[in-house]
Amino acid sequence: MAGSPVRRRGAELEESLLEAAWAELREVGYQRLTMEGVAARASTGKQVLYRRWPNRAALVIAAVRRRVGSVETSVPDTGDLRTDVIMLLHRGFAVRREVGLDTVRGLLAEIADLGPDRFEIMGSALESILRKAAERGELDLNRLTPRMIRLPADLMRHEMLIDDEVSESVITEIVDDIFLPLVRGVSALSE
Amino acid sequence: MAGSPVRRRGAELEESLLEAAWAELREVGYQRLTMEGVAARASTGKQVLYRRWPNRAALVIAAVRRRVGSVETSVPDTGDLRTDVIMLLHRGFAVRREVGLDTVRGLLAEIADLGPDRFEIMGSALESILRKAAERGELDLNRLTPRMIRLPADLMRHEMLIDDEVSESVITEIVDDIFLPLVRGVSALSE
Amino acid sequence: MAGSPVRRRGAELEESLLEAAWAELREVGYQRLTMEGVAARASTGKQVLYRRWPNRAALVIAAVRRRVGSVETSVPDTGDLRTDVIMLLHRGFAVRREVGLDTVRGLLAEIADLGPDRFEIMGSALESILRKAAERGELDLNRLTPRMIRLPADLMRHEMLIDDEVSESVITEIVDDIFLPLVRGVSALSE
Amino acid sequence: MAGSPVRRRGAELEESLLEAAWAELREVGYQRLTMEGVAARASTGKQVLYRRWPNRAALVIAAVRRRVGSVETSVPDTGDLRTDVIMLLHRGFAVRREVGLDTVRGLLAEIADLGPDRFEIMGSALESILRKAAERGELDLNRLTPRMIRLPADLMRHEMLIDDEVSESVITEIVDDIFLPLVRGVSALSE
DNA sequence: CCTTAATCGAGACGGTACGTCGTGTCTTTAT
DNA sequence: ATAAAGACACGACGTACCGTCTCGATTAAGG
Repeated sequence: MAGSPVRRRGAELEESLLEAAWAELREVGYQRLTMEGVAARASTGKQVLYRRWPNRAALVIAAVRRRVGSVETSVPDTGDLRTDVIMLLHRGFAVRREVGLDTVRGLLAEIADLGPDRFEIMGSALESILRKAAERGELDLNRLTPRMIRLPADLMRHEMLIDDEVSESVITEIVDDIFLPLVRGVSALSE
Repeated sequence: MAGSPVRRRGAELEESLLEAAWAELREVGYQRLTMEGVAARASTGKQVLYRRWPNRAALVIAAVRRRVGSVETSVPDTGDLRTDVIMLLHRGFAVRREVGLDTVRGLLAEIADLGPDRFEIMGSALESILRKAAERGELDLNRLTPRMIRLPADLMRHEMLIDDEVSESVITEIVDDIFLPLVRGVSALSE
Repeated sequence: MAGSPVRRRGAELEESLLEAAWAELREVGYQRLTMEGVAARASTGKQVLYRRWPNRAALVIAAVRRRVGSVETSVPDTGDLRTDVIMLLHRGFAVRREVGLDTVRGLLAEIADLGPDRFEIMGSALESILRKAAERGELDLNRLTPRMIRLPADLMRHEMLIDDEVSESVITEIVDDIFLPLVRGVSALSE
Repeated sequence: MAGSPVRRRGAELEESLLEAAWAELREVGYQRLTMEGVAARASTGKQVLYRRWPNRAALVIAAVRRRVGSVETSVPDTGDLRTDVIMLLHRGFAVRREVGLDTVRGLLAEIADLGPDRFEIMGSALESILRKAAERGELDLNRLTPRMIRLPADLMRHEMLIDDEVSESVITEIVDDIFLPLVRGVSALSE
């Protein structure tokens, strides 16, 4: 009888693989996710995985990207600097929370170079947020160094690597106690 | 000749084990350090390791602690806030560099909770530095929130987790472009 | 307080050790009996065992001997050849049963040479049984070769190595269908 | 050249494994044969062994069977009872000698139930030898009990378990002093 | 429409490391 | 001096995954 309920191929198969990888990630966590486990869950062979991704980390990154890739697109633009930054940090944490701390740390440990781009998403988003604020006259962009600009991103990233949970108040502290006072202080100095 | 026919025990043996672990760490890195490798290098059995440390991470932490434990003791106290903070960050990086980025990341990934204390060394050192600066009248400690106080520590830690190398200029940026302007801005506001 | 309920020594201690060994034998069988297990049960150190017996087999033999040593002494002498032989075989099996098949096989496997004496107990007992029968005129001992004399012993030993249980009927078969017909046949030939 | 870069599989690999096991048996004996040793000699992993045989004993049995399986086939049929039985016992010992005493004892100790069949090879061979002798009129099979029929097998097996060497004379004693006198005595009784 | 090449599902393979158990020796502490 | 306790060097256990490789079955595409 039947036996094979249709053999999957190409994109359809790839979907299943990434879905299986994601499910494993959820169930056993990154540390105990294995290629064999993913293959078994997707009821296929390991070769099918290795044909697409050279190792565990690459597979997991692909699985993560598929799952959260669509979230991060837009840059907040509410017309208010504070609100924009807070929203951005919120979104950053939403992604990190979805992915899970152990996965982030595992990938960080395993692939040495997660790609500068990967880390600079929040950084460049901040840049455009600040540029718009400068256009609105909220601050003087020329007085801010790159490090000042990406300060909220760096602090947020730090929090997300150290703690599993990043509370509401942490975000407002970063913005209200650190970032805005600094930016305003620097702007105020010239006046 | 003696030397090897003598069966080592207790503290003497433990020294050898940690030394072997440290040597492995240097040679093959954290990811490829194995209990078997360490045992072999110390020319003993795995049981001797497992009797003392339940897993790779615990062993490595012990090896690291033995190696860098003595470095971190004193808190800089030069009479100048800026110098003190810069020295502190330098020392922090000296430790991280000695340990190696892959080890730090590996431990971070493997033990979830590296202990709040472990992370708070720089934080509490900063606190005493700032207290002394306040006593000298360089700033008003009451206007600084805990997050402001540990800001250099957080940023430094962030850098040390992201990049293998933390250049001189990164440290001065953190201090001169971020921390001091913020602290002075906050103090200035009241005057 | 107390702590140590009197430290045992010499013969008293040895008793405890052999008792512990025997208990282990009963509980886990020969294959899974370990020096550590025996030492732990006797709540002493392994050295105490090794000081007395060089290995597991020697210890077990001692434990077995202590337990069954007293059984095997007397040679049956009822005045009837058939009854004597049957009683002898019964006693032989009583010992084997007490010791257990796995222990016998284990010792056989482990010490290669269990000592010819060990095997010859039944053989020499048979010899004296037959001598007495010859004196009574039941048979002519001169017509029997050594192998004929120890035939019941060999067959019984064979059974006891092959099967855990040796039934009543097996013993009577050996005696009534094999041994006695042979002996009488040989004796009858001359008449 | 070539040779090793080819990855062996299935039957071909199994051959190598059993050959390696047999070689180990020859070199170090049963007691010191290890799964690791066999795997190393066959230059493969332990898993490959465990995939086929659950333990040492099963592996060794397979190795032994492969080596001696072809020997034992034919039942002697020379037309003379005495010659047939002697030949059978010789063949039995040839197998035991090939296998080695420590292996036989080791297996006996380790697997409790070596299979009744395994022991009954000689027994059933004897049966057919005697049947043919009866057909020739050399004896009356109806007067022989099963135990009488397998008597030479039992005695031979006994010898082979007790002594490493079974001399020529032992075999002739079994046949000429025990078995034939018994059989002829029993047959003669009726005449 | 049927061959042909690619890929799938499955799992064996050679290999490394795991964490545990037991051996027989050695050392320490306390009778 | 020896008991009790347990550490030590060593070897093997049986398991888990790694990344590669083979195998037959099944598609999809091209002649």
